[in-house]
Amino acid sequence: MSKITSSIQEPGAEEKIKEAAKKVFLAKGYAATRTRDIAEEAGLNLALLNYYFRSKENLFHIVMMEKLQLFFNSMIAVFSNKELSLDGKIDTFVDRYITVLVQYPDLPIFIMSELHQRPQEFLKEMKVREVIQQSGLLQQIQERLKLSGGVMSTVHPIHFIMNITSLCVFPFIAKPIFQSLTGLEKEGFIALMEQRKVLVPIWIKQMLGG
Amino acid sequence: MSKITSSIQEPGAEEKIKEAAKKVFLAKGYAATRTRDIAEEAGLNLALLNYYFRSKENLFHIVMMEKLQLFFNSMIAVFSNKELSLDGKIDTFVDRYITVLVQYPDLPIFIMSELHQRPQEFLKEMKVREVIQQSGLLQQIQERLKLSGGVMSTVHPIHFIMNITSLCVFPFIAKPIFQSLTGLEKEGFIALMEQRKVLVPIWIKQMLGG
DNA sequence: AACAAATTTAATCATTTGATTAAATTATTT
DNA sequence: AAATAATTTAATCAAATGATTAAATTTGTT
Repeated sequence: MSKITSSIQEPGAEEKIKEAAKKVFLAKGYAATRTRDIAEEAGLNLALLNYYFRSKENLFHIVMMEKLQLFFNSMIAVFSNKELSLDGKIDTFVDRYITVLVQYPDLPIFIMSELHQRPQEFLKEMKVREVIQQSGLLQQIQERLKLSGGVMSTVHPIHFIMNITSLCVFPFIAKPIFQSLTGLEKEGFIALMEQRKVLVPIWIKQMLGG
Repeated sequence: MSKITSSIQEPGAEEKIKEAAKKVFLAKGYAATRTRDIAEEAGLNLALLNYYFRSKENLFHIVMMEKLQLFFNSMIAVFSNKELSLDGKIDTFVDRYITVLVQYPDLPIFIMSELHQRPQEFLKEMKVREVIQQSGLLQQIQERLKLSGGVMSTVHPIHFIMNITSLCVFPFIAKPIFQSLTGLEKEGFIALMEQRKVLVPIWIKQMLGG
């Protein structure tokens, strides 16, 4: 008897545990997660977690690095794309990023919460600084600000990175509050986020042009 | 011998424990906090925590409610002030709120993280919905949007509540990332936030007027 | 001062939790 | 098929953790 029942191969124990760990860590965070929760979610014996991953800490490190990639990759891919103008970067970033966040709504609070504990452990491996410096985005913003003149021309470009990420990410972090505020269910909330795909680029360009 | 050494009265054990609990819960979150950490921080015997507060859970509930008040009160006070125009609310809110957040930079990630677990437990007691409905803020936004005409006139006012809170709060939530990104220490980061006290109102008014 | 009430302490309990072990089972190689 | 290696399981360990207890100490009252 082969293990293949249909055309889809069932993942092995190691993969099952990692997927279960992603699910539980993302939902509850490191401190509130019990290794038994992960084993149960995977439908496997608890000892297999240590057999394949040595420790809860080590398994978390692997999961965290993957989630950090997911959180930063689509961001950096757009910001570093030398083909794109500033407006092109804004449009593409907002659309792609909100798409990712709609798919993984728990990702931002997980990342921010775990980075708030142990900030240096993970961020130094990510070299976010170097990537953004080399992307040319900061120069593009500064150039645009100079052109528009006015009050904003002397403002640090980092403010606009803060603005574009804030307007995309924060609604997902404060989702419980905004849902309580509006009375919207999951679908209604997603509808609002879909609207923001077109609204946020408009607002950001207004900020840059003032 | 009186307990009074100088003109300042030392707080009693109950108060010491609550203050220690605020400090530790805020820094580490509920799940990562050990009751022994709180007792040690207070410089008191562990049993006193249960003597005065019955349980970790109960102590947390008290701390969380106080921190929710701190997080929402200055917000609601401004938004509900019938004396203020829309522009007045924007200016006052941003200035006051960033002042609070500079003073308590860990407050937002704590609130968001704990609300993400148990969303209903705390939010239903806060009746955020009713307060915002009665504040008149949503009507003021809608009125302004109509006046300016254009694309934004049909957009839901909640988007602008999201925007103003996002631009103020998110930088504190993503502080480790922005510090890694800029290489700024605590003081440099605060300087950026001080700049945002004047910048955010400008940007928000641009959004409303487009 | 004598007594009662409130507070504080050290010791201890019962569970929970991350991890390990030795035996059992399954898969792979010879 | 036999032997070897890899995987899985149930049982167990040691440490951590929230909570309790009984005794000791301090404070307040008569």
